[in-house]
Amino acid sequence: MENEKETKKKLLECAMKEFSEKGYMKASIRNICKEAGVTTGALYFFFKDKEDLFGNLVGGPLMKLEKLIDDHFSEEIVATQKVTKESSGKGVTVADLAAAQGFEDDTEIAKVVVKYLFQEKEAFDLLLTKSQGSIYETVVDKIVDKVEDHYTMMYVAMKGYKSKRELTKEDKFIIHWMSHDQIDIFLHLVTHCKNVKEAESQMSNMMAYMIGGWFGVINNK
Amino acid sequence: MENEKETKKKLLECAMKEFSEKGYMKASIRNICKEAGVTTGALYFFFKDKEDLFGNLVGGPLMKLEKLIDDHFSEEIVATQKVTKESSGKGVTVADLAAAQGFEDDTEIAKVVVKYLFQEKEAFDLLLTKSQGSIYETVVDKIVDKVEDHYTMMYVAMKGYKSKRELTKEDKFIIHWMSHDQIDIFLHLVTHCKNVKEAESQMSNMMAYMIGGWFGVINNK
Amino acid sequence: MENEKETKKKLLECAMKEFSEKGYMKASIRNICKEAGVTTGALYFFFKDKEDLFGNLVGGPLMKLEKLIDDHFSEEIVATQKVTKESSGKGVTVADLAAAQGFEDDTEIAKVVVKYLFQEKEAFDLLLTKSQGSIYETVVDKIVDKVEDHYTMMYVAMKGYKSKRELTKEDKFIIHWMSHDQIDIFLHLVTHCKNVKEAESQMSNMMAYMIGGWFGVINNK
Amino acid sequence: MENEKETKKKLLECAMKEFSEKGYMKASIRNICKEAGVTTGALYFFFKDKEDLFGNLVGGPLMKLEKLIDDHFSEEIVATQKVTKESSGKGVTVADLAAAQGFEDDTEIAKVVVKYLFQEKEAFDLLLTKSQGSIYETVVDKIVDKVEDHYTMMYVAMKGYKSKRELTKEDKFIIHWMSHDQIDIFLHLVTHCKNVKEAESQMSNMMAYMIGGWFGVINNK
DNA sequence: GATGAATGAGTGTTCATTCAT
DNA sequence: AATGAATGAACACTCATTCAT
Repeated sequence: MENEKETKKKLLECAMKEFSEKGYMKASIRNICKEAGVTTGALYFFFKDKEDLFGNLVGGPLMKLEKLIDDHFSEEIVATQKVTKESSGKGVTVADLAAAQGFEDDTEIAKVVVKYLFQEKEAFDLLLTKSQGSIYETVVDKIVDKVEDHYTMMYVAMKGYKSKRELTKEDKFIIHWMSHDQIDIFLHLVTHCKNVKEAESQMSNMMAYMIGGWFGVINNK
Repeated sequence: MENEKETKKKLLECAMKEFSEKGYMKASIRNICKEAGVTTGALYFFFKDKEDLFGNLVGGPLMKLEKLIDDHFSEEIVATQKVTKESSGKGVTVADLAAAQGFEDDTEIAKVVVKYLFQEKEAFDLLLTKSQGSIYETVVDKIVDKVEDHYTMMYVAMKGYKSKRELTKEDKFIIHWMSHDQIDIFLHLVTHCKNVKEAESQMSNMMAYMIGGWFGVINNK
Repeated sequence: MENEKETKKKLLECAMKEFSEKGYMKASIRNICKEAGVTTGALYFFFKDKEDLFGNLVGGPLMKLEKLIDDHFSEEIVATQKVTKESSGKGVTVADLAAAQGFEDDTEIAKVVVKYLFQEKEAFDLLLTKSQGSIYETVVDKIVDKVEDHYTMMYVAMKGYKSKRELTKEDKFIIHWMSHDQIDIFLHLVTHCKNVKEAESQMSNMMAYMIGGWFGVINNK
Repeated sequence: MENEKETKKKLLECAMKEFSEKGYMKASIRNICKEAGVTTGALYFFFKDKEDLFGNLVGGPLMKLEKLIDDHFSEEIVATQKVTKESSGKGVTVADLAAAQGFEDDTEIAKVVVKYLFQEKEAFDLLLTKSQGSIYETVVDKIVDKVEDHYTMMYVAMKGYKSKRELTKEDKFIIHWMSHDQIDIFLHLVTHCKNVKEAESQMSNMMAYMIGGWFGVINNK
């Protein structure tokens, strides 16, 4: 119980290697077992099937990440709503929000997220870039969806809309893009930086880019 | 040449359908042939192998796209360099560039690119989202690389650097990201819009986002 | 087209042997191919899957048999009904039926059935005794069901019932048994006789047994 | 001995369920153990192998049944032989036998057999309809063989033969069939009736059928 | 008594590709 | 230009069974 079983551990290591090199679909169960020095039967003692094996590598980290995001954004929603209420009547100006809290919090929490991504760097590499063919292949879209609700509220507030019903088709499209891009920033950091230190040193620019982008959109036309 | 061989045409149509539905790896040669109503042997008369078949669908459009990008950016490079020289000494301000030419051109040419992407929408859908497992799986990265040189010069100019040698690691990193993101904008438009008209109506915001992002980065710290 | 493809023929022969020796479930596709001197891929060119291979051996004969039975019993139904009408009022006596047509026809047609069973002896051996695990495993029950309707009418007539509604639970049970047993007679002949000649020489007793059984039941109590 | 080991009992229950649902071959040892909440190793402590497990379910009942049949028919043999001797010279008439003892005893003892079959209904269901692939798959034939000797003597007596040597090939064939059918009657009752009461209410017709069949055969030609 | 781990041989099936005709 | 046939290697997965602890 204390030290995870030798064989299972070996299997997981070799699976990580195989999935990383070849991606989910091209990865071969037989290869993983050969590398681990056991028969395929042994693998199937520990894991239900290929999907389960992959899930053992990425499932845990993913769940924790989702919790992190959920927590992050429920806090922020509260913050944004606070601003909205205080300055109601005149409409929230960009300056209000930025000065107040919005992106400052974002940057702070982004650091937490990136830190966690790097704690499980290998797993997230797998999950985000090698999961095609597995049940996780749409995981990025799902995370984007999670974020989108939050960003919709933020956008409504910044535009000075009174309700979500004022959103045009164009508004919705750009919100989706910006949500998507926010996630891509994380993905980019975790796949292009060696370690969390390096990632943190790039984050300032990344956030500046994103915030600049938001300003550009909000003030457009 | 005029009426492309019936069989080859049918085969290409069915291959397009199969690759689109299942992606390169999961697509089955046998299925394509069955759908086209010929034997696998027939397919191998026209195409060397699976890779070649895929290449016949996406290769042409890709080459033309690359040419488009090459032309676009070589022109722009000239333009940017012009600005740089004229205002040398004081450093180029963002206003200079924007007012002058940089992003105005960008927006103009982006429209051309997007228009072309939609002319061959199916092919680019395939190429950009269904090519995993084929030799084209890194095509996005390659296009990014193409764009990166151009953006590096632009960045150097905007930062007021005298040469590329002044670029820090952080500079290079954010340039890579912004290049990447520019391509992602195209990719996003082609995969999320039904037709070129819809794409064009979203482009204003997209470019505003990107330009805003650049401003944010250039003025950071 | 004229002479069935060598390989397919060989494959069918070897499949027949393997299925006969081991039954459907224990039969090994690989064994069949090895015996036939081809790779498993070759088999899957000719047959969709194991079930299809088995179906190619027993499906045709089965369909013809079902047709034979359908024809047989629709004729007989007419005959029985004729008798019923002629002697209506007094109730049909056993003698009437036997003297008239009922079992004489049965015996005659039984010969036709048995003759056909022997024409495809191997296939029916497979179908009736080696199909467990395949979709044909309940084939005997289905044939029994087919026969049962016919025998129900015959039974009603012989008992002098005015309608099927007079049948008791006990009646229904014994009708099912006698239907079942009729089929078992065929099955027994085809599995215990070397050839049709031998089977025919046993049929007289078999039919005598069955007819005697019917008399026993009808006159019971 | 009193309270059979909990685990073994559980294992036997689950095995009964699994074998009943899937038949011997498709039944999975792993499934049985999973259902019983133990590991496969535990099963192999109590049972040598799959065959042994199956044997533990059906072996006991089978032995008792065989004893029952042996006893039944050795008694009867004596009775039949008595009749033969008494009426020697004229040949035994069917009426003699029936009136005397033969089938009356049969019916009486058949009730005993059926009663026992129902006492161990589950086991006999398994044995008679789900044993394909196990060493018990030919158990019906073996029981038939047991019965056949007895019926041979009975047949000899009824035909008025002086010895078994007078039996023709046809005689032997129909004797085998009638022995087989007798067993099938039991099998049918145990697989088609819910309980012994229902079975007993059907037995009258079943025996009438069989006896009628015998008469038909004996008087044939 | 029972576990957890592992074996080794096997399953049916699919694949891209080849090639004589 | 295309067919029909065949290859050979690979696939994920399941099986009954064993055994040290």
